[in-house]
Amino acid sequence: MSQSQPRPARVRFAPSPTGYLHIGGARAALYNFLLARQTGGQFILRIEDTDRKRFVPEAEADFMENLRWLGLEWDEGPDKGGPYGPYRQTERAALYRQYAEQLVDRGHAYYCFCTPERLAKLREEQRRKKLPPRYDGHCRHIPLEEAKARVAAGEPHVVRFKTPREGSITVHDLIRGDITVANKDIDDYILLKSDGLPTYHLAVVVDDHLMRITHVLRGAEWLGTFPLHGHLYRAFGWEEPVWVHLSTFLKPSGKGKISKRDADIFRKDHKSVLVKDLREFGYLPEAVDNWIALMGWSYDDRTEFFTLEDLIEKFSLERLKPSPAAVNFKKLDHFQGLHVRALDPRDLAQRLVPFYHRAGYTQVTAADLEPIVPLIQTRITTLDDAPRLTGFFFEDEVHPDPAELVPKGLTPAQALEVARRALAVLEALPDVKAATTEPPLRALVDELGLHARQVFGLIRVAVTGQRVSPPLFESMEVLGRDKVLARMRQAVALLEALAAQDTAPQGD
RNA sequence: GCCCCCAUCGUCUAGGGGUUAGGACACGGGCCUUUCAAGCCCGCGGCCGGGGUUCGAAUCCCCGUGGGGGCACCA
Repeated sequence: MSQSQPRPARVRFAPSPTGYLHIGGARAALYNFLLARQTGGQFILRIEDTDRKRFVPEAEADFMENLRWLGLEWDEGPDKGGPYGPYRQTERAALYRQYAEQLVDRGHAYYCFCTPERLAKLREEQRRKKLPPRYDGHCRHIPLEEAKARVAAGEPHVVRFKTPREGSITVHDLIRGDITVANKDIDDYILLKSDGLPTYHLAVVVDDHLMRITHVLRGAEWLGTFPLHGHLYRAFGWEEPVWVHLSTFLKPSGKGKISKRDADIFRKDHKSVLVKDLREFGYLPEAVDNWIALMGWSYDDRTEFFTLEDLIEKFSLERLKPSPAAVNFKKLDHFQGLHVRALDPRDLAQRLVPFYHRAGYTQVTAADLEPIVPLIQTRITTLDDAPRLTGFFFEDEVHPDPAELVPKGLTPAQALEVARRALAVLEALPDVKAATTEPPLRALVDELGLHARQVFGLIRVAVTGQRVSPPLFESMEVLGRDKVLARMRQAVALLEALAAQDTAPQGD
């Protein structure tokens, strides 16, 4: 055990159900999860669904499904409950109103009756005057009794934070240090919307406090309102968690953030920033975890391969980096390769099954794939490469391009002769085990005075229908004698036709 | 327009007052080789700019510049 005994961390991933889990969210979830597991604490899933306009019904299920796929199981959440529930903010609505009123009563917040129209006009004016858009405090000084009466009378209203007009506030981010902002630059943010639901600012502070969150690891997009959150904690008199703002992800060029447009372009290229896509494209969760873990965090100056277990052991907040990181899909492919090769072949065979089914090989089982896996484990990147590379094993027949049966430097007639000789060698053998077929076929190469690549290349195309395939002798062994011989005979026939056509008198 | 954050090879990063500035991906070359991979070896390539502090700055400070985020009854 390590000599320092960190206190158990209670951390959370708190997505808004307005879209699908993307790598930015997944990374935040991963780091939170790692901290919880490393310290023996709890990892909480909380759904921040207070924006009813942008609500996407299937989003919550997507988060849960893909978080689990990544191996990031939570201890408390909407589906499994816990001592600090409920874990969906819309189910906690009454709570926020109560805390908002508490702030009003203590003079830290006020009711505001301004209409959206008035606010729009105000902002327009400020934009014209090149002033920062900010609430003008119109309702800030309405006597509390009067305001309460209007609220009681049912007048539409919101609750705003009464940001101090003077002075400044200093908040602390673990990896950035102190951040000081003048209060005049902080707006009177809305805490409670007219629909009675809280904004992020109120909800996050109330929930993190009530749920005893010890560390907040969230995206850097919250840096701007971080000072407001500091004010809220102080107004409530609550102890703040440790704050860490995670660096943002940039597009692969490093120039600019990833737009919706960029995301669509990635998908055309079999890449994506959505976890569900990566899963569908045949990436391993191990590879995705490894990849995102290293965008904004490092262990040392050389170690890059990590399993989730490794990460739980080695993760540390101190080694988080504050600077933005460009996503690099080539690096994802690299990690994918490392993890594919690290997999137990039988495990890989099982994971491959759904990809064969999807490719149309619906009868394929893990047992069928076990002899094939060793032939392709170093040759595939994403899992859906496998059926493309090895579909010929499961086809009744293959359809080689006759031209590809002719090795470089040979005429069709010469190729035909090679095919006949190779077929004769194979027919004379008792089986097509690699150890059986390789020596006599190599002998044939010598006898014919050709290069191995010429003869084996011809057989490869004949037997697999492809110019690129797994190693020839092992492939023939898996294919079996009947299919090997049938396909060789087919190749001979194809070459006979080609040779005949080749030697036929040419029209002028 | 205002506020905040960030800055080492193309990209992810290590390091950090005196180093041949280290690793990885990508890229180029070689080895291996029945194709394609994998593996191994070699190479290319970097401290954003300007001031200051200092015997000495890539490292500390300031100012620029560049990039990012925010300035909603969205999160």
